[in-house]
Amino acid sequence: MTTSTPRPRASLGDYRAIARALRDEITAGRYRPGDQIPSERALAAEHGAARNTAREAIAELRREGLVIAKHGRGVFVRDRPRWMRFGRRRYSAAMRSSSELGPFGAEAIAQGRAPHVDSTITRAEAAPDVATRLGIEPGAAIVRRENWYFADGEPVQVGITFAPWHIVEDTPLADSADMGPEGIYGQFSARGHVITYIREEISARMPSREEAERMQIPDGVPVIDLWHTGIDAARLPFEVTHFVMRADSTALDYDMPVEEQ
Amino acid sequence: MTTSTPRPRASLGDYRAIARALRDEITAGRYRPGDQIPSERALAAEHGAARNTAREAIAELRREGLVIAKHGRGVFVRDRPRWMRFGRRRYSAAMRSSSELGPFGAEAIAQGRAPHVDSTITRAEAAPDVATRLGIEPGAAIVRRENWYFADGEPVQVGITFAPWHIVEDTPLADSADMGPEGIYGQFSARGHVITYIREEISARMPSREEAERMQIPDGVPVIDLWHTGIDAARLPFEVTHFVMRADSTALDYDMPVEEQ
DNA sequence: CAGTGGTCTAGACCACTCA
DNA sequence: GAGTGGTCTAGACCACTGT
Repeated sequence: MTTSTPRPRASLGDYRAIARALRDEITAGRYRPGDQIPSERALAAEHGAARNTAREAIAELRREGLVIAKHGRGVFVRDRPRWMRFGRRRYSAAMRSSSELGPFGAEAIAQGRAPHVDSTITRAEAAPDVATRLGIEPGAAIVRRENWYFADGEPVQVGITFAPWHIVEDTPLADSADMGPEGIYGQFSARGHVITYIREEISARMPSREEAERMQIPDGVPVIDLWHTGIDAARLPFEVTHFVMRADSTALDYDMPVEEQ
Repeated sequence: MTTSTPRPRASLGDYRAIARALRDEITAGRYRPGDQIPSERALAAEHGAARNTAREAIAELRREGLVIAKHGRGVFVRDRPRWMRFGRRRYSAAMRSSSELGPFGAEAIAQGRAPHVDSTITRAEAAPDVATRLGIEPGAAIVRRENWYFADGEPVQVGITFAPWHIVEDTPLADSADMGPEGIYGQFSARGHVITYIREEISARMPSREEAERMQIPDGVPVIDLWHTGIDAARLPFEVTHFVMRADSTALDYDMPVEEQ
């Protein structure tokens, strides 16, 4: 386990050179989306380097989101899925009445993907994050509706909706996944809260390990972290939803007037 | 250079266990933002593992954005900076007239950070991305204004603004960094284009290596990729800006009515 | 089964920081 | 100069995938 010969510096052989060579071949189209790139052992031999050095080059491309490794199979150029776009129109009355699918389902269908939603509904107490946005006291009773959104069986976003209990009491909002033909905003509307304004607070970050596992997010893919607040005609917030979305399959698209109102 | 003894599997010694132990200590507050965590060599000794194994554990925390390595100094729990928030108000007339700093400068000052902008202005031809959004032919003459925005000397975002040459011709927009007291939208306004609506297309991704180097973005930090289109009262786009922002120091905050107009 | 990526060892030298 | 992270070697065994 001792070493003696001063290992010859590989000609250009550091991992950055290997990574750059691969990156160039990918961006030049020499390897196309879905293609397999050479194995770690092949790259090492080709560049006269140790396998770990080739591996480090691949790790860099993974961090950049360019390739994806599949255990026992190989490393492949990432095949970017088509994007699902969401914006303010998903909250419009026209959207509500024109589709029984809800905005997620409609967008998925438009992209040729099969939508599916899993819901878990519980009663809870408002955390500070939620209470501040709803304008209620921390600890106040709320409903918590956790929805997982799938496209072609793959989870692409999760949204957790919170609303004051006194609004949802004795309505399907409190305990049912079935929101009827007008969707969740139809239910709020029936309780006197017509969604009129929205506030969207957007940031991006890397997923936690738990999020990466539950949403099957590969290396090098961040998430969009979005707090959405639904506001009624009286300018009062009545509903808050915290979305976490895979950034490689989701984009947001808003248009709006610049001035107030 | 050969090995013989079947290396004893470290008790729990795989890198995930080391990473989890560190992650737990960080989230529990045992290590606080800015604190240094044990060195790779110390972690390896503590867990009876090779240094590379401890190093892999640290690599995982770096990918998650939890820690940041400083060459020759150590590995530190990341200290999240205060966030700069941008929304539709940065385009309002009130914002234009109330500040000589522009929206970036105003937000930076509000966050207690010193703003600074570097500009490079050239004449160019419209790429397809730009031409589509401006509603002009690809290859048409445009001005290209590249702005780097710094807070406390750190680059936090870059925005490249494109506008048709026939609009900017013979105005400071075509060749000057100085936009006067009303800023860039004051200049467009003087040419008959009052910013009335905006369209914001938002996604997130990992930075390219070049972006990471130029913006000094550490591991585990994504960027927000934002295409902004300025639209005048006649509903015609007159300006497009492509922003790339460090996601760990920037958030977007929009409020808007749900229905058209 | 052969081939792939995943993990690990026990060293080495280099580049950087700081006292 | 001592200590740190950055890079690298030349092996090893494991887990997984395909034929």
